[in-house]
Amino acid sequence: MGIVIDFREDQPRWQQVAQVIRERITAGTYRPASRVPSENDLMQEFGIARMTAHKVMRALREEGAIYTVRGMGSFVSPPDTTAPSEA
Amino acid sequence: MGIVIDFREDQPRWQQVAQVIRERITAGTYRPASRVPSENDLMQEFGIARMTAHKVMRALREEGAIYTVRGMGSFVSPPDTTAPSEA
DNA sequence: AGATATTTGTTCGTATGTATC
DNA sequence: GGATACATACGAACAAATATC
Repeated sequence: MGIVIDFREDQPRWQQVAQVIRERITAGTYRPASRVPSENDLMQEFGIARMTAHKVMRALREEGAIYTVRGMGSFVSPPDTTAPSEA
Repeated sequence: MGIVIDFREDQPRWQQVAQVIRERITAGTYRPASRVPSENDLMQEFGIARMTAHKVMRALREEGAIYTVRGMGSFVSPPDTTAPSEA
């Protein structure tokens, strides 16, 4: 149960976990509109406290990677439609 | 968002913030049994760290100005009923 | 309708480490 | 060495929204 991450000491845990989630979104492991792990999930998988997990999600939310609905969970944000990528 | 206090250097920040809160209680800005700003509020309003905000509240609590309930917040203490003010 | 479980939001309590004065 | 101040991190408790039974 849970990766046993040996956290580096030169960077906060919440940043390291956020980076892992970020990469999973980029890699497509977590797809748009699908749910990402709950704070409880992160606690178990990474062996961190809930407030630390909360901080991870807040960071990802503030950078627009996910959106959150209380009582439901967090979800991968849809692709950016404001950018002129598809003409 | 937040007063921009230019903290004096001759006195600890936590004491200066405590004094501000103290004065607001005296002035009636914060009334008995009503909630005073959370530690998070103080962080934002005064631009201080949470541990510093915590120190502020602890000082006010120890002098009886407020009481605290974990998970709820801190509240202005009721008027002192032990003193023989109203006969 | 009611109870329960899950999930996020928010609050305080505490400890540790680092840096500065 | 002690006091101040910051960030990090864990724990605990209360609250609200959602979903399910």
